[in-house]
Amino acid sequence: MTTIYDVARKAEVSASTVSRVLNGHSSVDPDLAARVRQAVLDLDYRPNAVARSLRRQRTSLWAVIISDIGNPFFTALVRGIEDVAQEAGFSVVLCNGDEDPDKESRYVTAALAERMAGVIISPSGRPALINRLTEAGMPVVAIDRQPRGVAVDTVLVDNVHGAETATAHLLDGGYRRIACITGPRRISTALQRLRGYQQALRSAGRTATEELVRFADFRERGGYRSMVSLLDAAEPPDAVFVANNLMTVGAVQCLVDRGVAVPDRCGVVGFDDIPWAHLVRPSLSTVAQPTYDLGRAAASLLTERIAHPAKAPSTVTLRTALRVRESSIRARPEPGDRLAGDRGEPARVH
Amino acid sequence: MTTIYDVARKAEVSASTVSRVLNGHSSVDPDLAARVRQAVLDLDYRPNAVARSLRRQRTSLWAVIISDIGNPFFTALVRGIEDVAQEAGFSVVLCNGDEDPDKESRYVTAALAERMAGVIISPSGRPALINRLTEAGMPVVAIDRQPRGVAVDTVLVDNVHGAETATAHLLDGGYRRIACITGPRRISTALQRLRGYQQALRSAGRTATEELVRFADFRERGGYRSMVSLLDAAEPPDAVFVANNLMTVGAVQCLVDRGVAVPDRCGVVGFDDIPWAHLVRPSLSTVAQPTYDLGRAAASLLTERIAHPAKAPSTVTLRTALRVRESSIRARPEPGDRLAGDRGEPARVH
DNA sequence: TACTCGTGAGCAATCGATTTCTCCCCGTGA
DNA sequence: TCACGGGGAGAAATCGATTGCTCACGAGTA
Repeated sequence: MTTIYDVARKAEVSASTVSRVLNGHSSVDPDLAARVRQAVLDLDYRPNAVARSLRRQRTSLWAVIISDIGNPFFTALVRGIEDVAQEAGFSVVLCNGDEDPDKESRYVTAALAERMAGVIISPSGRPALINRLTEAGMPVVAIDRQPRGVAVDTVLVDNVHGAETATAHLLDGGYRRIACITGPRRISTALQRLRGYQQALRSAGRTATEELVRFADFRERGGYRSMVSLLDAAEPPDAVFVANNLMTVGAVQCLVDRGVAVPDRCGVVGFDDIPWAHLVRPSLSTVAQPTYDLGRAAASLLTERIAHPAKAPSTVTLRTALRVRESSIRARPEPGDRLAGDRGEPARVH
Repeated sequence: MTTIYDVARKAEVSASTVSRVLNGHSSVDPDLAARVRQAVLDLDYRPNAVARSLRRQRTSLWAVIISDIGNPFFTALVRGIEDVAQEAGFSVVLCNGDEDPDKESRYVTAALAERMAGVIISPSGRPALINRLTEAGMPVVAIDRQPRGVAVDTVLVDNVHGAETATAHLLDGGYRRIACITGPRRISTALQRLRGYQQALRSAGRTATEELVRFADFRERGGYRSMVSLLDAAEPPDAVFVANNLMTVGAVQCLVDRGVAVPDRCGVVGFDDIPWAHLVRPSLSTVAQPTYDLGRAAASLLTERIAHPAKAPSTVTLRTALRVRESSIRARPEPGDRLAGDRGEPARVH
């Protein structure tokens, strides 16, 4: 590996001069600069980022610790993050926390040990992790999930409102016994989406009963099992609001396996779009999130935080959009099910 | 940030001793060692990985540069890689090349500059990139795609055989005018899958005509456009073999939009499974790849390469499996289309 | 002419951990 | 008793880039 000293020798200058030419922090005689640049080309010299980081006490890498690399929602975020990072001169490395606090913790440790420039994380629960980062002075942005008890820049969507809209849409469609499959209690999005569901029921003058709520793991399998348990209950639901994309896939698979017709015998609305939602039959109604913009927003907050470490943390909340497709629109609503006051007007497909 | 000197001061020993206690390369008096360990705990000391890397001239990070983070195939690989890496004491950072040679090149540069321990890459074309890595002495494993003109450890699937099987299956099902949508010419998998398709046609005594072949971009949009172009041709195909998962989604979407019934008017087999293939209607027949094992194999090769840099490079090839679902099985084969000798026996679903 | 100031270049310190070198001490064998 | 060997600890060199400090030189000013 060629070092800055090799370049200095070849250009017949000192290493300091080479450094100054490459970083442009100070003016250098044009002749010397030209010689240095030529030597850099001749030797194909590339500065050792490790040595540079040690001396500068900072790196140009961001760690993005996402909860589940198998979930398209998180991979979509990354695009937005990358685009902003690149403009700001940072490289993004992705770490797969895998909804596993231990794995997540290992990557936090690595980000600290490698003295990365900043961390964007969708925390899978433990506030202690975020604290470890902030206490070490690491610039941090939380994305998708609100860390409890820690003041830190955060990018979220309006989960309560999104869930409320989805549930209200099912109510509008004439569904009467609407269940909710949500995520682990320790994760803010799971609770907020549950809350939105409950609020919609209450606004419609209905009680939100616990029998119709399931807490699962935000994975396909959890959605499947919860749906099994709902169908096996004494009074099965006639619709279900599922609080994330992978669980929606699991729930729908269960309905298919059990021969329960969607949307006629059971309506479905999911949270988070899935790719190819349009190819699935029946196509899935979902609460779509502005994933790319979420990523961009988080990256912008991080650049701000790095530039101004003492600034007060802020929270950015973006809006969701209900995408009505086939899974929540009954071809022939069952009239006996209707209550007075229900209009049952068809939701617009957009 | 606490350093090794803080620990040394607190434990009243030299920094060398602290280092020896933490790394265990040399024996240390048990009393001193205990004092050091206590000081490490008290101060919550974590070694600076940057300084360590500089001194040791190696890091414990692997860069995994994948072609498209939006493609579930690549994210599935990562799981396998991570599991092996962790056992071997490495952390994996993921870089999204995004099928963009410039982006890919930037990440290669970063991996070199950061002196990472090794690189696993699915190269999107330019052999020069791989050369830059190997010439710098960086341990490299290519995954999924065969780099041209470079001797490097490689993990592949039997693309030719997989494509041949898929095409033969369509022929068996009575399809007669089978098209192929493949990827960019610069990518080995695109060419190999095309070759498999052509071989199957020839084995069946048919000629592989160029009119029925399209080269696209391995993305959904490319699949859609190619399908449009095939349907608009003078003699449209009655089946199509699509050489990757995202393009299959695009092609099927096009067929849906055009009202072409799958599988009756057009059979479809894709390469690469997609998640939720079972939920898509009609469900998609695919050539499935052992993604997790591909990842594990690549990671194993990389650990070997790091341990023995001079070893001759090897290539591991894993087998694909045809998963027959609905999109390639005609309910009522059109009898007029049949040729003598066709048995048309139903393929087994597994 | 003498002094000041600014520019530009090199020397050397620095970042924090690892590792080689050196030295001391103690035990053992001649 | 003395020489030798080995274990263990600290001092110092090292990794490669950056940067504060110093110095030389030339231009400008009194």
